[in-house]
Amino acid sequence: MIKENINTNTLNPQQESAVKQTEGPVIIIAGPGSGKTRVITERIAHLINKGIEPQNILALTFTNKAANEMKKRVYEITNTQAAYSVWMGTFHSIFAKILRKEAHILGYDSNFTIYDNEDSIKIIRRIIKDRNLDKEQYNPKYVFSKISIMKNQLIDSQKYKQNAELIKHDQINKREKFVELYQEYCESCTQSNSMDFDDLLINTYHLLSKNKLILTEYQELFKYILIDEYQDTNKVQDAIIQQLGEKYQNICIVGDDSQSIYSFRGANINNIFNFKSNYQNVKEFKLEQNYRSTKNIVHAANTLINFNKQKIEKTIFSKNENGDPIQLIEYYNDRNEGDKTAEIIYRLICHNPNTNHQHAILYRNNSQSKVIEDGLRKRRIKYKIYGGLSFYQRKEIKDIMAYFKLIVNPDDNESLLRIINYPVRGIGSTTINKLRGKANSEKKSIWKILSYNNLENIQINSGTKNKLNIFKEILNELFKSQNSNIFETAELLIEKTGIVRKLKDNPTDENINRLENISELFNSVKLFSLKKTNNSILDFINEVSLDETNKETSNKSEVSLMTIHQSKGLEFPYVYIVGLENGLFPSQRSLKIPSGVEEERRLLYVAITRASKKVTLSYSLNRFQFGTIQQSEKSMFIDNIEHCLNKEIKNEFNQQLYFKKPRTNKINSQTKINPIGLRKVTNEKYRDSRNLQIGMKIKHNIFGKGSIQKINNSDGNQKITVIFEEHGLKILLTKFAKFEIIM
DNA sequence: CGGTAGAATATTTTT
DNA sequence: TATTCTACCG
Repeated sequence: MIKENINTNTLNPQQESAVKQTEGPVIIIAGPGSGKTRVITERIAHLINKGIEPQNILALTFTNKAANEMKKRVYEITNTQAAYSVWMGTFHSIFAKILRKEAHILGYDSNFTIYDNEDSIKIIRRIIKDRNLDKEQYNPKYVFSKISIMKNQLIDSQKYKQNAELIKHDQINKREKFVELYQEYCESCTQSNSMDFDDLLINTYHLLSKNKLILTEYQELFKYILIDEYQDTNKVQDAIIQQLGEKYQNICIVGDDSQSIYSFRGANINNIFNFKSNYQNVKEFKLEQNYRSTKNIVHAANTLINFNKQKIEKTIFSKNENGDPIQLIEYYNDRNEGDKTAEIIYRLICHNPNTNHQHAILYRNNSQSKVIEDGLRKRRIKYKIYGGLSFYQRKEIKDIMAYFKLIVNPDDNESLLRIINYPVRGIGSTTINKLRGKANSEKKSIWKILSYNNLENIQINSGTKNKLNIFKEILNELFKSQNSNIFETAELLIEKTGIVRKLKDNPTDENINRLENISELFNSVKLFSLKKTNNSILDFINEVSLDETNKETSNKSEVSLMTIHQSKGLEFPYVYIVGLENGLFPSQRSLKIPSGVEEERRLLYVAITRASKKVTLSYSLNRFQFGTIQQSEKSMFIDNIEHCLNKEIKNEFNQQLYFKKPRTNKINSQTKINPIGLRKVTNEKYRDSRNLQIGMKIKHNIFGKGSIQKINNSDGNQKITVIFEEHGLKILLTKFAKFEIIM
């Protein structure tokens, strides 16, 4: 991966005036490869050099990674440590910081938990299940994304109820309960003293709109505001910027409407279109020179994007050489496509060893990577896949993080439910539902029910109460240690819960992998604990919840594989865009949404403009998808740029590839089945009521006839050792085994 | 309560 | 195909 690289040391006239125009509202339309990052960092540096206090500057970015890189660059330009005092980060991380400080005003405790999407969907799934609603009409993922979109448009459940159009729409679609789910979900979050990602935005909005004093305080603090990637902001984000910038109007937005590709998560391209009419005396700057790509690439990109009706007029141009034309290749099927793409790269790498990193293969869907990987692996080409599950989204990591979250905020029901029976301690769904019911009816958190009520008014048998008490004791010990060093707390956690021990006891490949991940987590906890300041558990959770900085950039030379969304902001000499087929790119779903195709076209625009030297496009006539082979036709976008292309057809039927079974790179991921008699023992007391005696003859439903040799009641779970006539010696748990006494 | 088999389902993704 | 969820049985 090569970072944006500007050829000249001086700014061009447009760039320079964009940097120098520090006062008043400014819009910078920055085409691909136009030196956008440079302009932003120079601008911040310029403000600091002019004497503006760094802490009076707010700079919002799309990712934390971008923020960190920019901080470093500003530091390098200004050469003063003060550069790090600039408020630079994502909307979410900056606002979380503010909300922790002001939480009490909104009725939260400052130790509130931040829920990620997985948490949110789990909560919604539970609500839907409690209400016994039809899964067809109420798909948890769908409900969540709709709630998210509503929140981002500042439509809360009350406003939703009053909106006749929305209600009518739900009735037509038989989703009239949606608004209730919406409300219950929000209540559930507040009840848990938790915010989801959207809440971080809307709560900031409410904080500022309901409190004049606070609004003024932050308006005074953030005298200069700068926002990157404005085309991908949503309505709340736009509204907050208006609130904060109202007084001084020193708002500088940077973006490119042609690169708006996140509408599916609420981004509103109109924010950038309407900026000029929302403010007075807006100074507009267009960065139209592309320093990155060849003339041919820029021309193709321009040709393509001109098919979109909705856009800000601009002429992107390049002064670089013409370069190669855009290559288009037709393949017989997706396996051929993957294989031959790898072949093309292989040939180039043979000529120029260690240039893997100059190549990137971009696709629409993650699932497309598999066939490409096969082709690369076959030729032993080193590659790296971006995306997939991030470290902190792994189950075992989230489980441990749930303990941490609970230590800081015991009211966090979601985290409690996640680990109340992890590791398995015999607390099942019946008990959990009883606790949840009680918590709901008393409007208290589950932890409060567990700790204050002492389980007196709940119908739970004494065995289960014991188990709950064990759980309570573990947590209470962890609470006591919460002010000590986070690493010590982590060690205590492992010791008390036995998480690691249980994994070690059952060392399947999967569990070994989990143990490795846990030890990696412990490494970062250890490192974190060595920090001098801000090294509390809450700080750690904060960093993990909002920071995906764990995407290691290796210095090995590897071919990059990623979705186009992930390629945003990156640059590579050679870019291969695969799977240009209708229904895949543009996606099936986009065809049904108005303006959906325009967004897909912008997506291809982003993909093409990642390349500096050469773009290779390809499509397949047949594609293996969802377990079947489907015929496909070339993408409509290919027609858009017809005359920019150099076409090639490689669609011969390659039998060898066609019939080859796809390789899976998973090693024995199935969990091993425990042989009968070695089942894990729960600590609930159980004894067969039939008064078993040594020497009794029994008949088992599977093993047949046998006689009892030994009876063991020692750990509460009655076990019997039996010699069967046909099957030999077995140890059975009488709780589970099906048998009758015959003598 | 816990594990397993078999059914259901299937963009893009950062926070 | 691959993953995730549910229902069932010991």
